Amino acid sequence: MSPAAKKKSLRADAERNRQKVLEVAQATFAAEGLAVPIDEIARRAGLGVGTLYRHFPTKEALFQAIVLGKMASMAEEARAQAGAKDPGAAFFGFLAHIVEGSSVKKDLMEALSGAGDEFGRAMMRAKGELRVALGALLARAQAAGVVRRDVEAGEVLALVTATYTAMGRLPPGHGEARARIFAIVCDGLRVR
Amino acid sequence: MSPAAKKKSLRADAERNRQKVLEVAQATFAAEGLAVPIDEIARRAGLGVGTLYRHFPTKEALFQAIVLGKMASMAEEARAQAGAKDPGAAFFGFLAHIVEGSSVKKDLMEALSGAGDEFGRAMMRAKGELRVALGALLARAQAAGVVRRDVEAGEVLALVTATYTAMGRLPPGHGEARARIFAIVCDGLRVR
DNA sequence: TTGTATACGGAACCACCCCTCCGGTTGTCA
DNA sequence: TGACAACCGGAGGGGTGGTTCCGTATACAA
Repeated sequence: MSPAAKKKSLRADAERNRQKVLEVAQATFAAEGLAVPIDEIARRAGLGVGTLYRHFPTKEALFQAIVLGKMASMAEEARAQAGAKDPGAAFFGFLAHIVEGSSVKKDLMEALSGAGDEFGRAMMRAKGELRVALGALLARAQAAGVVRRDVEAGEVLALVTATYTAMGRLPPGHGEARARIFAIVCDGLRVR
Repeated sequence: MSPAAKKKSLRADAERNRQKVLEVAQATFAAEGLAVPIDEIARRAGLGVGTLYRHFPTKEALFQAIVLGKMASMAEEARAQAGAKDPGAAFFGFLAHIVEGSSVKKDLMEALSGAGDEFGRAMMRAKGELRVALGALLARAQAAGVVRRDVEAGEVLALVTATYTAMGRLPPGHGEARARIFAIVCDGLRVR
C-alpha cells in the first residue's frame, strides 16, 4: 500500500495541499520551533486554517506526522548502510548524518528521542523500526571491534540527540567546536 | 553586601514570601516545566498573584532569578573542588554532580547552557563565573594528562547539560543506561 | 455539461494565561 | 497603642492562539 493511499485516496487538490502543509510546517517548525501559531503555518502554505485542520485534526497531530516522516527517513537511511563494507564507517557515518541533519531542530529532535509513549502506535512503531535499523549498524560495528559492546541502540539515539542539542547551544560560528563535541562523543563510543 | 539586602531590605513578611515563591517556583518548574501558569505557582506558595508580581515583575524575571541562583551554586561547587588533590576526580566528579543535580529540568538546563545573550547582564556575569570556575577544574585535569587538551569549558558545559536532558528522556527505571551514557561522554573527554 | 461529493477559506468562538489595579491587611516604629 | 507605610489578595482586563462552523468553490464522474 503506497503511503499516499491514506484511507480512500484524496482528491487531487486535497493531496496537493496536504503535502504543502507538511512541507511548510516542517520547515517552519525546524526554523522557529513549535511556538509558531497554526494560523501562520496556514498563511505560509497559502491556505486557510480550516483546510489545514481538515488534514490534521490538531496541531499535535501535524507535529506527529512530521516527526513520523523524519523517523521513517532516518530508518531508511540506516537500512541503506546496512551492507556497507566498513561497519565502523557506516555506523559513525550514520551518526554524523543525523547530527548534521539539516531542517531538524530542537523540538523535533526531542520528539525523535522522546519516550514516545505519549504518542500513538504509529509513532511507537516508527521508533521501533528506527531502533532496529540503528541496532543492525551498531551490532556490526561492535562485531568488528570498533564500538564498545556495552551500548544499546536506544542509548546511542539518546546520545546523538544530546550531541545535536549541545551543538545547537554553542555560540554560532564555532564550526570547530561543534566538530569537537561530535568527535568526543564518537570517541566515547569507540573501544579503547 | 548580603544577598538578602536586595535594595532596601524588605519587610519581614515580604522577605519570607519572596523566598517561598523562589522555592516553590524552583521545584515546580523543575518538575513540570515552564508551562505551569503563574497563578498556579502563587497558589502553591499560598499567596496571591499580586504578591508574586510585586517581587518578580514578570514570569521571565522569576525564571531568571531561579536560573541565576542555580548557576551561582554550581559555580560555588566548582570552586570548592578547585584545590582537590586529584584533578581528574575533581573534574569528573563535578560533571557527575551537575548531571545528578536533582531538581533541575529541561527548561532550566537549557537556560543554564543557553547563549544567555537574551538575558541581562547579571545572567551573563553568572555564566561567566561558572565558565571560569569550570575552566579551572578543566585546566588542572588537562595539565594532569587526564582530559584531552582540545576541549574548552563552554563545550564541556554544553555537552554535559545536553547529556543530562537526553538522559532524562530515557524510559524511566534505566539507571544503568543513564550511567552508561554518562560514562561514554566522560570516556570521550579523556585522553586516549 | 451538469450534479454531487469533496474540499476550501476565514470569521468567530472559546479557553487559557500574563499582568494590573485597588480595597483591605499587617508589620514596624515612635 | 496608634498611625503610617509597606504589603497582600484576587477579580478582571487584554491579548493570544487553538479549534469549529458553514457558506462558497472546485474536482471529477457520468
